[in-house]
Amino acid sequence: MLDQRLVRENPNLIARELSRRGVKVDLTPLQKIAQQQRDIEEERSNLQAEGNLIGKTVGQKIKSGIDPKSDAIAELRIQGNKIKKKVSLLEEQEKSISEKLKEKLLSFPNIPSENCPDGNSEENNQEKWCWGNPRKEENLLEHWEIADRLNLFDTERSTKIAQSRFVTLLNQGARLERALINFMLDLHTEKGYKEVLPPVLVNTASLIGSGQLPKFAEESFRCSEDDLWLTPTAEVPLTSLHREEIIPSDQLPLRYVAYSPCFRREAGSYGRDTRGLIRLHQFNKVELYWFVHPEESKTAHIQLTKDAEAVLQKLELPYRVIELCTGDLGFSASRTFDLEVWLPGAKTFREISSCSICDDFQARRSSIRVKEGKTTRLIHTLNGSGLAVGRTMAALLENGQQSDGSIAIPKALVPYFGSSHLHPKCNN
RNA sequence: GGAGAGGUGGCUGAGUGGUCGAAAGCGAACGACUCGAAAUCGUUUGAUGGUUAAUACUGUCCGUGGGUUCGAAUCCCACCCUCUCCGCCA
Repeated sequence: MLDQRLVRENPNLIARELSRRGVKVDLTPLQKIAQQQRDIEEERSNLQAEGNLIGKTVGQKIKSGIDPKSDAIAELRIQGNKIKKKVSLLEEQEKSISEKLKEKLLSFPNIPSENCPDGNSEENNQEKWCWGNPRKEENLLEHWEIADRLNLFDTERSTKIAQSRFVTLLNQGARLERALINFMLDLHTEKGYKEVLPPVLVNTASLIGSGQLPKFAEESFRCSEDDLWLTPTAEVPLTSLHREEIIPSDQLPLRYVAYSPCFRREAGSYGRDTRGLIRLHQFNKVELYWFVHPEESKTAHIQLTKDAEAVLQKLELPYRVIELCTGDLGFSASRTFDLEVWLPGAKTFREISSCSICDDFQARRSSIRVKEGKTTRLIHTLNGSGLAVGRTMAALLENGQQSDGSIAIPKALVPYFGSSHLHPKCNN
């Protein structure tokens, strides 16, 4: 959420910055509303002060022995009633204006960082650096073809259980998924991340807090009878872990790692990535999340990205780092590095992690602050996948292909998986 | 699902109509004592909005939303949440 004060005092700055994202808004009407809200608030609070004084006076007089039924007190009561009527009228106006204002404020995306390159689409994203040597042989299979041969998962039967875009992992496939989750959690906790296993049903306030609502309601699954939603990413429960808290500064940074299944409706992606593990309504993800002091968030962002990269490096998966341009930024982010893993079968790089800094955007929505001397200050939040598990499996399968049809498991994963290869023969 | 209890500041917890943002304790900060620390003593210590150059002034907040009243943490109504016991259950 944007700062209400900034809307009042510097709406041009907001309009300019949002236009970098391709969001064209005229903020003058909103500024007017904000101004109006403040004017009414002032008038109302002055009246309330007057009313409070009358209340106190009556109390004092009665205490000092004046007859409650005397004319003097009756006069005060009449005055009090007059004020009350005025106040409730103003309150009504103020309420509807504040609601309008809040609704608008919640619908604006974050202001991009000054470091975020300008651009209006994917094409303006910048490649920052690469790691590893991508395999470029011609005859490599795509991951679902491999999975078919090795009997690692079943998508067709999953439609009996649920719908399309769900997967049921089988045999070594299920085992590999489990190994990956454990491997990732261990890797991050060894670096000092605190492990969290949050609820996957989250309430509306949590989704507003991290920025999924009110704008992206159609992306999440909802349990409408309970004010609960299936979490689209662990970023949501992790943000709410400290919602409406003031964190002592010596506790920062707080670094969390959480495994969670993630649920997305993938509205508007009909026909895209219909095969395999790339785009599902339910997938597993290990998420990294930082609460940091505002002064330290920029360096933290680099570190978070490195921590996500470490997973790919340990798994010996070639990847590149892409900095998103302003036009491609997510709603809450002010700057984002995407990690894209190389899929030699599909002959393409695929997003496997998105490492974002949100500045105080989520902190303001969620009211998460740090004590600084006598006052408080909004903290900064960062998040990144470390990593999306299903896509990691896809990458492992495609990158590990051997000429004999087996799949080599990276050394770091062997202790978790329990075997150095996936063999077509030992698949059941 | 049934029965009961309860939601007050960072925490524990008092407060059942009148200067109550709220006792007390704990915690925290500062000071004194000390070579230093502990203990002790003293002082300070909620959040958020507005006006202001600032001192300062002022609004709101006792789960949430309504209502009664000149005045509500306190009374009334609705809702939400938490806890305990019973039932069911991984």
